[in-house]
Amino acid sequence: MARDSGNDPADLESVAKHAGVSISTVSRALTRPDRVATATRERVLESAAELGYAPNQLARSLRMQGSKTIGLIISDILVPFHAEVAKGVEDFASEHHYTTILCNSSENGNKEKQYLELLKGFKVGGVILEPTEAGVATIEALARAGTPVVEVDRISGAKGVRAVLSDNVAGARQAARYLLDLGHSSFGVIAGDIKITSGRERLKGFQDELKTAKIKLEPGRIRTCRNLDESGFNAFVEMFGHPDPPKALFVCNAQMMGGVLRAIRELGIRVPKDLSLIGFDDSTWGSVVDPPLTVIAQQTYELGRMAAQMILDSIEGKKIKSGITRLETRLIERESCARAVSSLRKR
Amino acid sequence: MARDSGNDPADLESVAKHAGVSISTVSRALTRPDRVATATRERVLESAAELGYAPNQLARSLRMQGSKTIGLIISDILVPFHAEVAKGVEDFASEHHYTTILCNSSENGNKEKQYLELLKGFKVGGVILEPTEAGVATIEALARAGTPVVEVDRISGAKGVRAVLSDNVAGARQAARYLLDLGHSSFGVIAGDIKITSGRERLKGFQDELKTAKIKLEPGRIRTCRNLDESGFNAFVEMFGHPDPPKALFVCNAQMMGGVLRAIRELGIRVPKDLSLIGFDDSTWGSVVDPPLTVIAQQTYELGRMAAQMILDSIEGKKIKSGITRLETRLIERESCARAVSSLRKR
DNA sequence: ATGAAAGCGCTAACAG
DNA sequence: CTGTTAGCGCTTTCAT
Repeated sequence: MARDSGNDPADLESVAKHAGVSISTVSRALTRPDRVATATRERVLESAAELGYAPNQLARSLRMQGSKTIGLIISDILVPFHAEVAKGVEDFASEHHYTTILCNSSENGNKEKQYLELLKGFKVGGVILEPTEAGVATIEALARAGTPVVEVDRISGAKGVRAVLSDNVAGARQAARYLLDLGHSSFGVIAGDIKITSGRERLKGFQDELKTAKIKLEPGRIRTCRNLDESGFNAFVEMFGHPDPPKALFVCNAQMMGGVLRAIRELGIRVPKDLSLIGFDDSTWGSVVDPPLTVIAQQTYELGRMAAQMILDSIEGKKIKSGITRLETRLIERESCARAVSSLRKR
Repeated sequence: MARDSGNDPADLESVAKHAGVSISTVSRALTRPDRVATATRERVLESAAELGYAPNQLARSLRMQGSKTIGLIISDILVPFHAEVAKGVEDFASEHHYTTILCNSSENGNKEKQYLELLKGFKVGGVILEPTEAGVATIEALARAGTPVVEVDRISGAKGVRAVLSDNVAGARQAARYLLDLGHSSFGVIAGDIKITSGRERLKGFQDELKTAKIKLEPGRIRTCRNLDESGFNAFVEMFGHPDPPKALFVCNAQMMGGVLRAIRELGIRVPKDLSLIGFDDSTWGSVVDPPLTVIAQQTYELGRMAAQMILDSIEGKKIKSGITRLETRLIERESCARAVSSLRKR
């Protein structure tokens, strides 16, 4: 049957010849089935199948001035949070017959710019990205040139660009409130990268809620660092190297939490007895470690899907709400936090 | 496919006008700087920059009959192993100025076929994929049509397609040998999906090595299931619901290990006292859980890079070795396995 | 060293 | 309902 056995991929012309019709009839039969006689259509479709015809997307897109393609720039695909965002985007897009070009910026502004340029050249219908601050100008330029842009997880500050984010401030307040309600009064935060909005917002939210209880974090109780396992480890070791370490610790993302957990083991600290631990962002192993982690969970997958939805809506010219969309976080109570014991009676 | 609301992107013609030269001179100045007078070149480059010209990759690729693009079909981007493979591919490709189109097949043969079709239409220079069995015919067709194809992590059985995989058999043997050397004689395997070559190979390797010691696994001691956290959980609960459970357990991938760990906690089994546990595939949390996991680690990132390298080499017509490339695994000894206490030998 | 012109494969008028 | 034709933006002979 398939006698395209070797080489040149079938194009419209070869299908046309095979079916004994013109090139444009084939095109129509394929993309506008209703505008062609049933009999013809069937013959064409058959020929196409027989020759293993696959439309040349390049030519199609060139002609159509765009393609059903979106660009996605993820800051680090190795981090499960980001991978899940990516999957959300990809799933939604693919359900709507859009293809996603995935790029990994590695949190590097230059790579980000480069990819933005490239995606532009590919005439993608829109771009979703987890931006770095370095990209603002490029992002704005792209948006101004008419390409829909949506930021996920954080915002670059670029004007006229929509965004989908977790409600980091509220989430972090939730964490603080939970600890406060447990009677805690001695806090620490491993805050992560405050060059990224999510990092800043989580720190701020936590502090805000503590203020409510007239508690102010001393500088030594706040550690900012890169969003890495190792940074979490180091930050923890430093903070707990001091004579009077906190009794309740908020760790602002799952990557750092990994390092914190290792440090905790190495230092022989007992959770939640010696230390109550709460994280931001759940992870598959959050319920596997001992004790299972209490965390502020994000709607990670949904973040991706929603970003994709916003992009597709605006590509297809639908009414779209502008500005920033915040997705709620949720407290998952497991076993890493305990009620504070009064220091008077204990010890 | 929405039309620009902003100003039309600069094309060759507008740059040409601006620089007062012909379209083809601009093209040359941009892609073949040496074939144009220095003065002209400079003028052109200047104009291009001024107009914010970005080459239309679609047109370029159409004309060139191909683009510096490769397709990558990952079976499940949410699984860190696969994400890391993807990163390996993307990194290598991007270092060599290739763009990667990432697709997520969700282990679904139909989606896989669909993506293969699409990538073909994009005239990608090559395709890297983690295949399902369902795809064999499509994969072969693609390869036969002249597109370089490389399979990663597993093989579909398609003829004439190269592959990069871990040496699963040797790795699983390593696991068994390690346990054997620890004096164990009562084994269990949670094998995962044996429709996937990696699953089959790991099971086989483990059994092979046991045979060396004249040990044969009873059916109740082998559990095949899907590669999911939950499947691991269920498999474990079943296996350990029986009166005489194994003393040493091999879990064939990290996803299932998560579930196994949860089950272990729920059942109150002590590792490694009651049970020695060894996994296949390391993960970031392997050293975070209690006790830290002894595992057979794969060269995950390298798997991706190597696949990318093979694809680029064959795209660029370099000499390439055909067939299957196996990457060695490595035993990472942590604390989840103990010497068997039972009867005979103590060393 | 530069320009004119011919397509790459496709879609969309515009005819018939 | 179907065929003819004109490009989409680019690279590349082939002239000049």
